[in-house]
Amino acid sequence: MDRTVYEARAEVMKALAHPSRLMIADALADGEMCVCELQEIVGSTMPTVSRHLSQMKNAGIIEGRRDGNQIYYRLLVPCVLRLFGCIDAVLQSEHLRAAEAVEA
Amino acid sequence: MDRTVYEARAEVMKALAHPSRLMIADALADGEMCVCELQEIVGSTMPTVSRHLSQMKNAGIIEGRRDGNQIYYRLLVPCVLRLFGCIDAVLQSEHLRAAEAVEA
DNA sequence: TTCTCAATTAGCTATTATGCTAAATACGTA
DNA sequence: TACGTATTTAGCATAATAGCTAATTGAGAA
Repeated sequence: MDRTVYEARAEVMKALAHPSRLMIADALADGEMCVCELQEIVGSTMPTVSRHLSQMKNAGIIEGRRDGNQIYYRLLVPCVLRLFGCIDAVLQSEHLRAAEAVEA
Repeated sequence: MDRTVYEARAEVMKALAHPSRLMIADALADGEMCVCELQEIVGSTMPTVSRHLSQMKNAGIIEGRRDGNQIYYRLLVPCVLRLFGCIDAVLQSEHLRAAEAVEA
C-alpha cells in the first residue's frame, strides 16, 4: 500500500483529532447547525470555531450552506459518528488496564 | 456531555493521526511485530519509530512484550482497523465532490 | 565481565497547530 | 446608500509535533 494513501487518511484523522472538532461532529449528528450555535456548544471565539469548521470542510467531513447571513454546516459522511464507538472502546480498555496496574 | 470526554477521545485520535502511525496500526493487523520490522515498513529511523510506538502505547492502542532483546507490539483494540473503512469513505466522497467541481 | 544488538530516552531544531484580536466579506434591512 | 449581523481571513504569539543524532538502558553471548 502506497504511503500517499496513509497520508491522505492521516489528514482526515487530523481533522477530527481535536476536542472542539469532535464536539462539532457530535453536535452535527442531529442535523445542520449555524456557526453561532456551534460556538455556544464549543465555547471558543467565533473565529476559532470558524477555523475548526474550515479544517473539517477541507478534509471533506462537513459542508456549509448559506441561508441569509448565516452558514449552516452538516456532516457529509455520517459514519464518522461510528468512530466514537471504537474510540471509547480504546478508552475503556485503557481504564481496565490502569485498574489492573493498581491492583498489581 | 463533558468536555473532558472529548479531550480523552481527541488524545486517542491524535495517537492515530499520522501516516506512520496509521501504517503501524495496519501492519499490526495480522499480528505482533518487533520494532525493527516496523521500522522497515515505516521507513524512518529506529528512534522515530519507537517514539510513534510510545505515543500509541500511551493512548492505549498497542502493547509491547519483550522477547529476548526485541520488543513485539500488538494491537490492543483491533476495532481501530475498522476506522479505515470510514476514513476511506470520507476520502471517496471528497474525490466525488472534487470531480463534480471540475465538471461545473 | 565485556561486547553486541535492540530499543528507548535526551536534547536539539524546524515545522505545524492553536487561539486570540483586528480587519475584511457577505448578506439583509432601513 | 449606509448600517448591523454573521462569518471568514489576516497577522501574530505561543505551544505542541516530528525528525534527527547522540547517549542510555536491557538482555543475551563470548
